[in-house]
Amino acid sequence: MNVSEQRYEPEPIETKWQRVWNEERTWEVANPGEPGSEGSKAKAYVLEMLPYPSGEPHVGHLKVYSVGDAVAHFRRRNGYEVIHPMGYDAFGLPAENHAIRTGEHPRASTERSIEEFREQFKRWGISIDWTREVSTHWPSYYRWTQWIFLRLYEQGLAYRSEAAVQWCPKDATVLANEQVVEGRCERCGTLVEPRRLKQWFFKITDYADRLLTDFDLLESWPENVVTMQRNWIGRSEGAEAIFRCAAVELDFEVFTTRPDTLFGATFFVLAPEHPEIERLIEGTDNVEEVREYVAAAMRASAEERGDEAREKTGVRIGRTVTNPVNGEEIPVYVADYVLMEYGTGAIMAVPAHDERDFEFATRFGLEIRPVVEPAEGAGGPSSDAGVPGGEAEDVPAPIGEAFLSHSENDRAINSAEFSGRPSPEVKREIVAWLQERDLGRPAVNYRLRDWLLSRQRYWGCPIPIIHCEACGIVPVPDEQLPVELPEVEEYQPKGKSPLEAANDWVETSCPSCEGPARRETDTMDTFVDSSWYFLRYLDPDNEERPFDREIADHWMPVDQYIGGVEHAILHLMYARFFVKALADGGYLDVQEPFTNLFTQGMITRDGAKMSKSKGNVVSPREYVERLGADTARTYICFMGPPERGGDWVDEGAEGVHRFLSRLWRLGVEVDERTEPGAELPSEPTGEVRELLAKAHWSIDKATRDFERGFQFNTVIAAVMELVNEAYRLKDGLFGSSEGDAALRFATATAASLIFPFAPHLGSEIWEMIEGGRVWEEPWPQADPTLLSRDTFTLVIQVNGKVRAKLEADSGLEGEELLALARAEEQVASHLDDKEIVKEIVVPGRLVNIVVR
RNA sequence: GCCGGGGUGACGGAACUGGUGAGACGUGGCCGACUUAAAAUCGGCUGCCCGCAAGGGCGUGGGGGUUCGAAUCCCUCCCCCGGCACCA
Repeated sequence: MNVSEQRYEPEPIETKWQRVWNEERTWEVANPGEPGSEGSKAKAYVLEMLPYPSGEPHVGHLKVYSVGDAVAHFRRRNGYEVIHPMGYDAFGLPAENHAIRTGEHPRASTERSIEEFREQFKRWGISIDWTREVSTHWPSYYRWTQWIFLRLYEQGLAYRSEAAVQWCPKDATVLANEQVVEGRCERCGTLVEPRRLKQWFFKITDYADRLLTDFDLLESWPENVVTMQRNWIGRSEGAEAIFRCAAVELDFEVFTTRPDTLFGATFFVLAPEHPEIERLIEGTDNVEEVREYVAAAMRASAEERGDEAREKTGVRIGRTVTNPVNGEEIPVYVADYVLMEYGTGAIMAVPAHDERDFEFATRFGLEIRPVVEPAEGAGGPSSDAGVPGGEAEDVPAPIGEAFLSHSENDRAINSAEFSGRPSPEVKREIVAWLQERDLGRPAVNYRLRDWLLSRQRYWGCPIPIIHCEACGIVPVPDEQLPVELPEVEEYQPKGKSPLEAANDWVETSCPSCEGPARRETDTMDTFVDSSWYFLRYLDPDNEERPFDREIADHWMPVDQYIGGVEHAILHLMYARFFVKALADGGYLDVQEPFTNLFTQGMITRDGAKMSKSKGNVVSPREYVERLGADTARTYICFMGPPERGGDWVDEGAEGVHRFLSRLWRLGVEVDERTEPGAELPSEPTGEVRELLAKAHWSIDKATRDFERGFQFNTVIAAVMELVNEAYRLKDGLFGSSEGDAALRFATATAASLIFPFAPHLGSEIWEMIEGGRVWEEPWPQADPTLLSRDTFTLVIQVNGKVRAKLEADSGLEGEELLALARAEEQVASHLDDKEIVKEIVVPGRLVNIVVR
């Protein structure tokens, strides 16, 4: 038969191997102690972020799981026992909003999607241990979410409190700070409103320092993710100082990172939300003006208030407070540039050394008193640009960049006994001075606030708490878990949780006093569900505990975590917090869940984010049906470095399909025209050696690029080169036993190397040529004798310009290479009657002769 | 404004710790073979400019520097993407 007419048809090949993996349970791994556990192997936990099941999987899913699967396969074949599970983040708003629109129960639509996702993942041939599958909406899962909530409650890490919270009027629920982006609901884009409500919080702020210092325990996290979390936690060191208002006998604490500027505090500002304003204004002359200002500030949206470009506003309260360092009475203002959420909601204003205070002081004609002298010349040429001479027109001298910025070399001025001393010392000394007099102390402040976890929504994990008139807050006893989500008719949120309507469920008795009581009707933020799922995978059927400690200690931490950057702060920080809290409770050994993190970039189409309205959505299902899963997966990995994202181009996908077809036809032809068992020569020569050298070069290149990280595009390119080389040489090699053996080796090697990306085709060709299962084979090793060449291309430069090239023996060095170089005609002609200044020889590479 | 990432052919992207004449691999384009024809397949060419050619000149965002030698190191400027942003 004419082999060139063999067509690569992925469908039957892919179906065949998927059946094998399914029937033989190839990717299942046993826990330690169970039969089948391979205790002798090192473990590797490879995990991709679990999907939110909605509709069907999109290209983003295809990408994460293709990338993760390549990692999993590579690790397995390098001797690791790899655990690679899958699950679903099933609770959440989209399903509930769908229910509001259609009346269909969120469980029904969600479970339909889950089936679709599962079927697609299997169709893609992802190597998942399906026995470990979980979904966060299963009572058998959320029972343990509730259990963990109760343990955190016992540890003092979950509490209920009234707080100013961010309320999304459209979704009719409160949001975590992390879910508010530029003053808008992250999900629907509606402007959020402030509200005071009683809500449940996790005390993540207790872990602020550990969340920062434990970055040291991580091996490889993208720098930008670490930076984003650092900024989010926002640790600042400084001091608290007490400013007393004698008239109303109130002490106001302020936080500052610049205690060295205390002598420059010329006024004092409170945030409009500050709880003591009413007490302060009582009996003063402009009560009404202050009240009006406060009311206006409350009405203003976060967006309006956050606008930095806006002019500073504020009003004076007819009171003064005492500056603790010099006893000076300074006026008090209310201004909305001071935020209640950060620090104490009150600041000492040092206009000479703070831009915002400077702006405010300029506007209101307040004193600007420099107390720090910039280091001379320290700031470089820019620092004195137009400042000290007083030539600046309407800016009150001597303020400028030099005063606002500050450096280690600054000195205090106008600061009583501290004057003349270097700023860093003054900082410490003033704080010590305050502390001795009980007027202040060193302090650390964080931008991070506690995690608000209550949601006034239906489709989530119920908070396992009972409110008793007599006993107050009573945790649901463990043996009554799970608190199952009741059925309701109406999902529409009305500012209260839809669960309120489930009377039979809400009304209960107190576990403590047995009196009448009501259940908590809020549900948990879905980020709670996903903060521990990677632990449940390890022991998914445990009915005693969320997971067995020994099992968790065996598999944890996750060696490679893969997902989108959009979770850089939220999910990744919450999961870190949960793991630390669980470790503190004695349930777990590790301090960090994810040792290595990889964040993949987004795939676009025609340069734009895919969306239904643009009509540029790539459907993985369609491509997999048309070109096969192997092509879709390999193309995704070939597009470019996966962290960068890329543009989906149909021709590109077809190019990869063409390559896989070439490999397939090579396999068929080699299988038909050669006999198994042909021996490779021990000292290959000629074209046999060329092909073998290329094969070993590909092994070496692919292995190094795999180990370097996620350079999958160049791994695949190396296999393409090998296949191209086989095509170039095959007609000369068929027929001789050495040639046959070389072709068989090259083809099997290509199959073996492409397997992590195209597992079906890789398996099929390997079986054809070598027999057996490629995934049971160790990752191939390059033969160093075939990597080294006995000659190399010597490049000869004169004055850095290449003048000649020649093949030279690899052993040659120094003088020998120079002699060769000088003998070249092209070189000699450039050396004529010139003086040789210098000769550089890089053995194995080049010779450069410098002449004058 | 601050913090990260990036700027290389028509396009996606290669290039080990500065060392081949940068551009692997793929896409696209051009040419050829096979074919009645097309598709598929196989082979060749493809950074830009001048030249019939041999050959020469220019090229990794712009400018400057270090070096025998720079896409790679340093300074400076410009542009793009992502994050944070009145955080005291």
